[in-house]
Amino acid sequence: MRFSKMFIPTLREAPSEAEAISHKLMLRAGFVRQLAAGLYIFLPLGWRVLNRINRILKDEMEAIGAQEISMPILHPADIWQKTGRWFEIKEEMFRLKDRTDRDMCLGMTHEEIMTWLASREIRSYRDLPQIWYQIQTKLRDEARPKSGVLRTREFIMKDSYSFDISDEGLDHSYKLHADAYHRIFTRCGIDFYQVESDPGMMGGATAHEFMAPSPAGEDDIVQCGSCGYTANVEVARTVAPAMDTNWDYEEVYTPNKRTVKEVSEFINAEPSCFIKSLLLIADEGPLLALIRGDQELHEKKMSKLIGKFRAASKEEVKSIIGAEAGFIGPIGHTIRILSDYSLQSGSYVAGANKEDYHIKGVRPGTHFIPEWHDLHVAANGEHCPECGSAITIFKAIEIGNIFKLGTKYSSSLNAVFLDKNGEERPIIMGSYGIGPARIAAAAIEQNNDKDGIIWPPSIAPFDIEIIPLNVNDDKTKTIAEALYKFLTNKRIEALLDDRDERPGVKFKDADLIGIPIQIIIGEKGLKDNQIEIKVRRTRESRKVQLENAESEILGIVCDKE
RNA sequence: CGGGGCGUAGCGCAGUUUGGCUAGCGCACCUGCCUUGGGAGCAGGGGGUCGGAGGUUCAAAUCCUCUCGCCCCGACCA
Repeated sequence: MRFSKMFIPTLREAPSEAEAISHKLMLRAGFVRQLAAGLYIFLPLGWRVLNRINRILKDEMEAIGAQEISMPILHPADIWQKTGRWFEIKEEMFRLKDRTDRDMCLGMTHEEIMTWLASREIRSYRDLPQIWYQIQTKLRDEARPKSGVLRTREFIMKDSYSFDISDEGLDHSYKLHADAYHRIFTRCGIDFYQVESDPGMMGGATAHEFMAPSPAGEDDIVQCGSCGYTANVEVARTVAPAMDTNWDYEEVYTPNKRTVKEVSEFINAEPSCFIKSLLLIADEGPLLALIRGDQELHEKKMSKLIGKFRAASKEEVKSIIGAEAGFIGPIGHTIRILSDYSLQSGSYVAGANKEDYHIKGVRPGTHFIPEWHDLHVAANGEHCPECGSAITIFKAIEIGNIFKLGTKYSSSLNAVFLDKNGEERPIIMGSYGIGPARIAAAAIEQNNDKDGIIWPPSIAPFDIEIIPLNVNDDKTKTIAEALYKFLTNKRIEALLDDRDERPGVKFKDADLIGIPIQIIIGEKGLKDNQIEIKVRRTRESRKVQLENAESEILGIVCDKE
């Protein structure tokens, strides 16, 4: 492509609304423009990147036997009603009616429709297994779109679905996808981890996410530096360091000191020496959740144990416990008590269930008997649940996920097959997603410098940028054109900056756009019959003789992946 | 949905507190000259009615009311 013929609206300054690095650079380099909150236009360069990513996705999906299909974005409501998600999902689903007043929705994902298809077409175990995929638009009315293309209301997703006759079959399909995803992200030049994740409303028991470390990410990932345990904090089962406090049991006067912070300062003890007692109201009634003073209650873990719950109001605390909020503790009442494992050792300060008093030296398991569970949010300084080594926590962008669905969708949509014995059984399913735009954003987040983007070669919009410094110089122009023609004939995608701009402008734009290799053709070098090959990432520049230029360039481009 | 911030030319901003002439600056854009190894220079020029509506006032970008939009933090994230 010729730069002069391509729409590449670069900006010297990023629009002020952009915060994330990838967002700023995508805007500045002319890859995207924003239409409205969470709605993005992909300009020629941006669309090229997405297509290159999609090429890799298709390549690797076909390699595991997945078949590409295309499904509608507009869905009839009744299918979503049958699986219940029409009712479970709230404002996040775009809903509308057609002209006959029939309820419809815009697809946020395609489990329902894929399963509907399977239910109509799959009859025998002989038809299985199947893997169907598409690269298709999804619409979600996000509560808060953010960070450019990282979280949008409309986005393209590679989604695939596996259909198997058994759990073993699902395990196999799952593994095929996990392996394919590793190859995909590696080929895309992304630094990533596969982590344990929460299946959430997708249903099923097992799920993993593929996470690209980046400060722009929305997820916190726990990682063990020793055994490799890696998990989203949503599910991470980290172990807090054991406490060795050994106080005698005594009541302490703590006038008007309610919060852990206030009491810990008042009696001069670390927050970790406290039992934080939270009165929760679940469907079954009130119960007490205990975590250590330095911990946060993990609401998702809690929900898994007791279902939906909420914090008790001040009035409820008083009427149920008989003491004001801030002075409640685990001792002396009969309501159900769930405690985090970390309270199994040591003695603690807890509320006395009496106005203005706390109790020091409380030993869980001795002074009261709780149910032991993992209830806290993983934090730095804790230990790996597998090997006990120290863990670290980092931010990451979710670039892909894989779920074992089991029969959640096939059961409700009656997607069944006849097994060898002629018995009807539900199809065992899995679903697997990748966000190409997130790959692009993660690539930028992980590969940039003060001047712009540094694309991994495999997903760069072009392989090479040819930069004739002065297009009014005949020799420069002739050589640039010849090289452009040569590369194009070799099916190497080259961008020729044929604009009549000064060198500085071209250099700045080239660095901003981030094409991995720059060929610089200037009058100075041509005097010695030389042109320059420059690597965007390292800025290393090498002068080569004109007669060797073609073979040198081929050499560099061909080992790009 | 809760909290905070911001809407003035394509982009970045000043002006708003304390109403007052034709609303300003840098970049970008157009024309000409000149220049060509890191966002050149000179000269000339085009473009906004200040997010929108209503109100106060002799007078509103500026004050008041309502409203729309965008960003950030949180909740949420199938």
